[in-house]
Amino acid sequence: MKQHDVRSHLPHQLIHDVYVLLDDGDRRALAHTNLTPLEFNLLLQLDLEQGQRLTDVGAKLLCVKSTITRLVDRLERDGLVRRNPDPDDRRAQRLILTPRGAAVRAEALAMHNAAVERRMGLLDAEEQEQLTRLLLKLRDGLAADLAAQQAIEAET
Amino acid sequence: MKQHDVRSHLPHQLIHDVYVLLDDGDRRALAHTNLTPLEFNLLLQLDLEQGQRLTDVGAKLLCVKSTITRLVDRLERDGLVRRNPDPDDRRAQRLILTPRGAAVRAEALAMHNAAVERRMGLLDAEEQEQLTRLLLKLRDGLAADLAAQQAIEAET
DNA sequence: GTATACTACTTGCAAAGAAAATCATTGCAC
DNA sequence: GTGCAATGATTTTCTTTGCAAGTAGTATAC
Repeated sequence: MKQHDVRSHLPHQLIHDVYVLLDDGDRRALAHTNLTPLEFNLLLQLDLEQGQRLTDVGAKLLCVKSTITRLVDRLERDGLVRRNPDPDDRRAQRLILTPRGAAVRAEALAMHNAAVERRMGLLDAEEQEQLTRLLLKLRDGLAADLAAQQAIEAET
Repeated sequence: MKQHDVRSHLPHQLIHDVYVLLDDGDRRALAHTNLTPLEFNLLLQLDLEQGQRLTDVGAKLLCVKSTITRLVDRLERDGLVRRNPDPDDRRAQRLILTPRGAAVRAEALAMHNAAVERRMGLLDAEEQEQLTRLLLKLRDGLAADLAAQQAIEAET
């Protein structure tokens, strides 16, 4: 850091660095199951019985619909999920796990949990709590900021 | 969250969410200058006089060399940077800013700084300090964990 | 000084994701 | 009911990125 060193940049930069490290670790933890973090997160949303619509999943995973379509294409090709027609809306598809998908999900979840525990264990319980509190505040504030920015853009 | 709810998951998840929000904000802040966050970060590394080699920049930006090659292709096409031959090593290229690149960088930096200040200002000075301390500890621990994982992989 | 290993960068290829256009269906106004 | 806007999903196209292979130059071993 040099002439562009503003105090707030340090936490900003650190969040980036920590995110990169965590994401890399997630990939490693999931490598055995051939899932990317995004695929894993999608599986976590699902359920063996009544499924969710693609749009809902997209909203939770913060990505656009076309991304979800492709993602589900892959997972369906690999036999982990299935698209079921929605009985109430013929446009919609309900996503459910196959038994194979549930097994893969369970295995991935176990490895992921172990990895998360190990790495977040670098902070003791109190520190984790502090961190959680600070990040919650930041996240909610940022979400509000984003909404405000979008409102400004919508005007113009 | 349901059956996969492990306590450490909350800060882990929050870091992800905050990262996404910050990254989105960075893109917005830089949108006027037509730079992506990665391009902006590359410009920040550079200097009007003696340049750095692509490999060095890649190490700082945590991406592979081919990514840097193409990134620089774009920036050079747009006239923001120039590849200068390295006098000491004919394989290497030294990257320098053009005057135009320096101007764009200054403008982007101003907007970025303002956006970072505004958004990190959601936390007061003490909170920012706490957050910094926790993230530093986490980052260093994660980096060590990563190195350990890589050592294990190298063995097999 | 020649062979070998290493380094700096580039290129070809494939995967991931986003944006915009499209299609089918639904729901609302009247 | 008919027309029209909104919604759910997909397809097409484009950009960005990583990986692996390739080229050119450097350094080391002998």
